[in-house]
Amino acid sequence: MKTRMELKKEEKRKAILDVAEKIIAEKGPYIMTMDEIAKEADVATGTLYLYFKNKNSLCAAVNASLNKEVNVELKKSMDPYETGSEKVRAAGTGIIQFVYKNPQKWKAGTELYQIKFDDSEDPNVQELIKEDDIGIQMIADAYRQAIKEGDLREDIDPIPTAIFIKMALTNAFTPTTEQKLLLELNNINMNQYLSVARDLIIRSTHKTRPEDKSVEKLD
Amino acid sequence: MKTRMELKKEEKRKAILDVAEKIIAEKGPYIMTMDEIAKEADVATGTLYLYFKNKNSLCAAVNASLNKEVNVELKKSMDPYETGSEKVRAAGTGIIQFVYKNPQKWKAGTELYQIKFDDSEDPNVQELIKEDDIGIQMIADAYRQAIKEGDLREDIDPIPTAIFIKMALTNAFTPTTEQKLLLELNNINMNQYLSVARDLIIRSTHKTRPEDKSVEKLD
Amino acid sequence: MKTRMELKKEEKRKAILDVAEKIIAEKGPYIMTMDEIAKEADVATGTLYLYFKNKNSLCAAVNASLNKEVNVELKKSMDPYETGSEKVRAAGTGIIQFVYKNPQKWKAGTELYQIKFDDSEDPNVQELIKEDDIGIQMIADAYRQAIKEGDLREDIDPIPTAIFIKMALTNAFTPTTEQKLLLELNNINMNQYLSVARDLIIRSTHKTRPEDKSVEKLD
Amino acid sequence: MKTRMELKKEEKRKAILDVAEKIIAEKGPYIMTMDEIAKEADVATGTLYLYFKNKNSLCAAVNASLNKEVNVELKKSMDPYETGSEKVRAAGTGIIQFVYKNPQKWKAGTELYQIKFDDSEDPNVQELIKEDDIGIQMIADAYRQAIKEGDLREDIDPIPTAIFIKMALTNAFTPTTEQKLLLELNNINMNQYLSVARDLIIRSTHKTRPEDKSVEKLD
DNA sequence: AATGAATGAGGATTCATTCAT
DNA sequence: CATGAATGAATCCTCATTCAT
Repeated sequence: MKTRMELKKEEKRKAILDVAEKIIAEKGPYIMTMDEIAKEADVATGTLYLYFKNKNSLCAAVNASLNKEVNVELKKSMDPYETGSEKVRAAGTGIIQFVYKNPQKWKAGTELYQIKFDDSEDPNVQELIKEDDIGIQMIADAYRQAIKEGDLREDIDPIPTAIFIKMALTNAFTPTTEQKLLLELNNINMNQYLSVARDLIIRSTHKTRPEDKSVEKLD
Repeated sequence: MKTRMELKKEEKRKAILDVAEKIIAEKGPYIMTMDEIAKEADVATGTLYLYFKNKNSLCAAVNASLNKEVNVELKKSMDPYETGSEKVRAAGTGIIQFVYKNPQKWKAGTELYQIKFDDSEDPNVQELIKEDDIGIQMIADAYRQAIKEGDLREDIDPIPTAIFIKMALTNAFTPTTEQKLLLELNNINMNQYLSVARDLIIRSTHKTRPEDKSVEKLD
Repeated sequence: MKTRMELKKEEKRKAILDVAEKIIAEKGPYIMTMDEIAKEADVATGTLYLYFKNKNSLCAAVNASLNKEVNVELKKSMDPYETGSEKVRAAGTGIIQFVYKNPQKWKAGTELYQIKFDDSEDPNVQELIKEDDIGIQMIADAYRQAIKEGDLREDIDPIPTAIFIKMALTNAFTPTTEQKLLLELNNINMNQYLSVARDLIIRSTHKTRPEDKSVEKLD
Repeated sequence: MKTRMELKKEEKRKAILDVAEKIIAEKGPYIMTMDEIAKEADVATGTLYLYFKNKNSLCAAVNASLNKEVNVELKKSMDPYETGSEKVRAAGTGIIQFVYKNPQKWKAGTELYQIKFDDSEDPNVQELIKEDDIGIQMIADAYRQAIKEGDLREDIDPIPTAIFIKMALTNAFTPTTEQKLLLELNNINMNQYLSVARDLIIRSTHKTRPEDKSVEKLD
């Protein structure tokens, strides 16, 4: 059991991460400054360095935390189902729901794609990779099961498919400024675009055309 | 007709863009410095500002130029074909070929997603958007034709589909550090991943399962 | 007699000075750039350096030219009068009229007080001093005559008085931003201020109280 | 009560201002660089920006501080006197004394006239205006009292008169390079000039000719 | 553990001046 | 004479990180 002290530490760390996540979502990790985080988190600048060895590591921690939350949601969505096919669909739905419930978190997640996490000694980077892999494995497992159950094409390679699909979802749900301009230019609203994207992603792995009704309407 | 002077200016502008593109591909636009560009392009720092009003605009120009090159390749790939379905396939193949022939350019393109091009007065930003849209329209046109010819599902919305597909291709072909680590972790090599990605993208819009043979082998 | 060529040179020099004067009046000599002058004067940057050896010298030339114009006006105002006292008054009136007719020139003149003209080798600096002195001597002569004629206090030292009065006029007629704010803060309009200033300046040298009517109303 | 830390901060701020004031007096605010201030004040460049948001604001702070010091001296000079007329005279004497005791400060004050303090949000600019107004009000009050007591012409408008007189004093006591050259050219030494200037200023507002003895000899 | 003042290298941008054409 | 592209030193300001208290 953790001492009160340790709990407090944990809480402060969490508070810092929350603030950083918010700022990253707002303006991206490059523009975010350490002073800004400190001020909003109501701690001294130096304190940040008691919890994170540098800015890059802090960003890795934010990213890891986001991945963990997505994984929890993913698990919650998939667990109730039995068949692989259902689990696959539930995975997509789970992520979509996560995006809709936590747009800021999702935005932060994509903004963080800019950062190179190459310090493989850093525990936060390791944590990030670990969580990332957990999510991928959950999806890949569902694919494997679905293939075995004959509901998905046999030639699907579970891991790279999971990686690609997760990436596609991630990027579909937080379009870049450029993409937004293109959509505007062509008079397409965001929901229309997202609906198309979801559809395409689902189709890409399924054997038969999915019933559109099986995925709930976006807001 | 252009004077010798103007030609020379054009060349120098191109030289600067080439250097910038290379550096962006290597380390991303944020880490790239103006002094670095100047030194590698063998001009004075101030000279850069004769050709580009600021760093952001220079990046927009690099991006616009990349888009233009992709569009040229895209057109070259699609033009020989008659049917929409063939054109759609050719579009994918064209982009894939571009990526394989110009990995640096492709890398630069994805790194540039980090930058916010929000100065809509900037001619380079306008050019960027314009080229972006040209590419999207080419692909969307192919979709429209294929739908009319009955080779693609009728419920496909050409523009958002084109936007999504282009994004998916872009991101598939330049995986983030994180994605690379995940692939490594799971003993999957890059070509395997790319092949899967291409496959999924193609499937997402097609009515029937495409013959795998119809797409030439990667590298 | 000057050749056509020389005339043209003279004209171009004048054109450059006019542009510089305008810009100096608008934003001061420090903010004015050589490129700006060249562009507005419709010549190449390098051309400026055919006429003026550097920016400082160009500013000196503008200043000299302004002084010369003031001197012409001063002479025109004073010449018609016979007595020293009248000439003194006419000097003040002359300057005031110059200010009202050429606010831009006057503004430029005060902005130029910021610059240190310490290159005594520079012909334009020499010209500037010369013209400055001509003006001072005209006013000082009038003081001398007025004293001799018993209309001004005998203890007035003509040269320093002339210098001081000219400075006081100069500064009174182009208040600094700070002074303007103070006037605003105290609900005093500019004309009211200028009227007071003129009054004080006149009183400072006169034996008897001047009739206010003797100086024409400010617009 | 202020903590030790706050006191120290106050001192460092003062130290920076002192250095800046000295450099401004020596070469003017435009030529002064932030790095120069930092080096002479023995702090890092970045430290300057902990105390002042930018160079313009730092200059405003120097100016405000100078105004405050002048006001203190002004008050000390005027307070001992009872009548308005005496106070008016004391104001002039006070300023003159300030100039003689603090030539560097005075010089800095006039050099700062070059700068446009137009950021009215800046607290230092606000402070500057406030102090400026305090000084003007002190002098204007003395004028009002003197008029009421019948010692000054009734038609004197206190505020604009105070503004003009303060300006005239300021400029008289820090002649421009140009004025110095003119004085030299005419073999007039600085003290002679200043004495004349002071005399003229006093005369400009007084009903009767002032006894020359009433103002103490300069240095 | 916590603070927050201090650091200083580094980056974008400007602009007077030059010089090849 | 005229051009205007090119120069590059100089300047302001930022911000991740450190360290004395």
